[in-house]
Amino acid sequence: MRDENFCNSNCPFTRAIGTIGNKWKPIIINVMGTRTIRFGQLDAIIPNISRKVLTEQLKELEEDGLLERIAYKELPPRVDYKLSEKGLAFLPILEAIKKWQGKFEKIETVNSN
Amino acid sequence: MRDENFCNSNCPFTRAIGTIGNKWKPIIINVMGTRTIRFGQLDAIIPNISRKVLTEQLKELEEDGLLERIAYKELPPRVDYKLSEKGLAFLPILEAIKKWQGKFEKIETVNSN
DNA sequence: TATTCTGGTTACTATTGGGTAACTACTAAT
DNA sequence: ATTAGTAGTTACCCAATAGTAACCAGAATA
Repeated sequence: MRDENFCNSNCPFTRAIGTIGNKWKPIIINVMGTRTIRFGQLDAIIPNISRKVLTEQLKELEEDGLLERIAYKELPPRVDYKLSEKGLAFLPILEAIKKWQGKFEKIETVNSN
Repeated sequence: MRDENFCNSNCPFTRAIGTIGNKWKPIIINVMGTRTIRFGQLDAIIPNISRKVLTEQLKELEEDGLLERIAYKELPPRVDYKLSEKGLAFLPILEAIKKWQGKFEKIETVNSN
């Protein structure tokens, strides 16, 4: 969940960390990328996330304007998610994190599975 | 604390999030910046962090190679912290987050305190 | 002699995060 | 009549996180 103190901070950077500074949100944003994706797909692709937590995180990301939720009035239900302009603008930051990680984590990767 | 599953993931991005994807670490790295800073200063500057948690986070950041801890054999004790090359390389990412936040959070800031 | 200074550590406790399993709605297919 | 399928929600529970307060060393200062 979001940290209320962080989100209400007078410091913009702290507020930003309150918004995206947890373990699941960067993962979710990264998996979504530029595509439109359904709830069930996210649940299947992201390892070890429960539907409960996925629901919570998606709801917060929507509230914070990072993604859009499009629910079709069908049965069985269908819900699409896609990143908003703000969410898309966050993707380059995730790419920078990947580069950073790659640069300083040269060793290993040999016996990883 | 670090998430073991994330840190042992086969996905480098997930490992990166396991390393820096929590609320305190980006804050600490940002406060440190390019300077050398003492434990007590960090404790005083970072709002609402307890010494216990600060100690834990600093220890993990050191283990993950993001910062260096320099303890002087003095009394009363003196310990300096400063970012390593890896930690310094993370600063531009934090700057990008600030820009991103600034771009999409234009409104308000009027009655905030 | 008592206090201050620094960078912690420890024990205890409260709060939160997150996992599991069961359940829902409604239609279509078997 | 039953089952499958989707996107959740709900209740329950356990483990992890973080906060608080007390304590430590050992020299310097009052």
